Order: sequence, then structure tokens, then C-alpha cells
Amino acid sequence: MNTEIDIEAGLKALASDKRLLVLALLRDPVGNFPPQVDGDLLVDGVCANWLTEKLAVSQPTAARHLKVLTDAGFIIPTRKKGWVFYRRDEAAISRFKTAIREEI
Amino acid sequence: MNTEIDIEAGLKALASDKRLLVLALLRDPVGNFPPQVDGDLLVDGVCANWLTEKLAVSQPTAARHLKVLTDAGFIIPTRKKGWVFYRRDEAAISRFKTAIREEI
DNA sequence: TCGCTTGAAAGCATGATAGCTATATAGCAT
DNA sequence: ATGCTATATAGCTATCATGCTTTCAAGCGA
Repeated sequence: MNTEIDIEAGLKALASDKRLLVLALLRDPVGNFPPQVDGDLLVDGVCANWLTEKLAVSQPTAARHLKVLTDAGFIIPTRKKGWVFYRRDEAAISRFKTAIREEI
Repeated sequence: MNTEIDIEAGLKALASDKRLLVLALLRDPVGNFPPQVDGDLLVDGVCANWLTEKLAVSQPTAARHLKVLTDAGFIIPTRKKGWVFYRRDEAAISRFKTAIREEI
């Protein structure tokens, strides 16, 4: 089934402490991060740099985790002035939860 | 958080096409498997042998997948007359879904 | 008891994942 | 144009996951 494949991909993307942490941090950008100059915390999301810091891994490693979440559709990148900001895709996350609820 | 760890473990256990297939098959034992002699399909669950066949992998590989799901608490093994029967732990699965809904 | 069958364990090969450092690219600012 | 900063990519290593075959342990039945 098609949906099964999506569920499996989503599960694989989520099955990581680092990536779960990213999603948790992005639930409350204002509470978890300082104000930003070039991108709005709520509208654009959180700067990749700060996420990297919180993940406590190197920049390339963090970038790969963010790419996995982006490819899975759980977060949305916004480029602005040389930075990339990430925010949750709440609609996609909701769809995934519904799929989980119905198919597992 | 403690719950985060549980969620991560559950996600890792589910993030596999074979294991998703096991859970899917066990949703409808009567529809997916022939009648059994030594264990009731609904009460005890489905014989490991038949699950192995459906997974299309070797016996040890299937056994390991079943162990992962068992360790994660998603299925319950019942030994009877030399066979092991597996059924879903619906309560545990529900708890997991709730955790996902609330924490991701 | 003996043999058969089921399931578990051990050992090995392969591929994926996650971490790193080093380097390339891209965009902004001077 | 040049240089600086942020991100992406490449390449390497270590670990983990998944598959296999072979072997062992346990239990049932003749």
C-alpha cells in the first residue's frame, strides 16, 4: 500500500533522539530560543545554527538531521539572508498522526 | 524526559516494513490465517511459523523481528505445546498512539 | 528412549546510519 | 572584487540493523 510506505518513511525519520529533539524544540520557538533579527521565530522558524547548538553535534551532522526531517515533510525550511530557518509543518505532522492512529 | 525515551524506542521498533507487516497481519488473524489446532487465533494469537512464512524471511530473522516487537511491548507471546503464538497488545499500542499524539 | 519439529542462539556478511573533519558553494557586506 | 559567514557536500570511521546458514535446546509423540 502507498500509505504504508509513507508511514514507514515517517517512522524512520522520527526514530532518532536528535530529530525528536528538533521537533520538540520547534514546538515552542519563542520559549526555547532568543529573538532573531533576520527571521521571525514564529513565521520563519528557528535558525539552523541555534538548532545545531542545542543538538550538541557538529554543523554537518545537524544539517543532515534537518534534511531528513525536511525530506520526510515534518519541517519547512525558509532561506533568508544567508540563513535557513526551520519550522514545523503542523499539517503534515497531523496527517502523519492520523495515519498512525488508523493504520497501526 | 522518560516518555521521550519510550517514544523513541517505540518508533525504532515500528520503523521497519517487516514489523509493520506483522502488526497489520495481527489486526485480523482470522482473515489472514487458517484455523489453528493448538492455539486459538484470537485468544492466543498467530503461530510464529505462519508469520515467518508471510514475512518471507528465514526463521531466525522472523524470530528477531518478533522479539523486537515483543520487547517494545507491542505484541504478546504465548507458549503452548511447543509453539509460540503472538497477538497484538492493543492497550500498549493505544498508549503509544496517545503518546505520539501528545508529544510530537 | 528416540526422533522430529519449533524456536533460540551464535557467527558472519552486508548495508544503512550517525558521527567526525575538511572542503566547496552561496550569498551578503564591505 | 574580496572576504566573511552559513550551509551543503564529500569522504572516512564506527556502530547498528538485517539478512543468511548452522547449530543448540526443548518439548512432544510414537
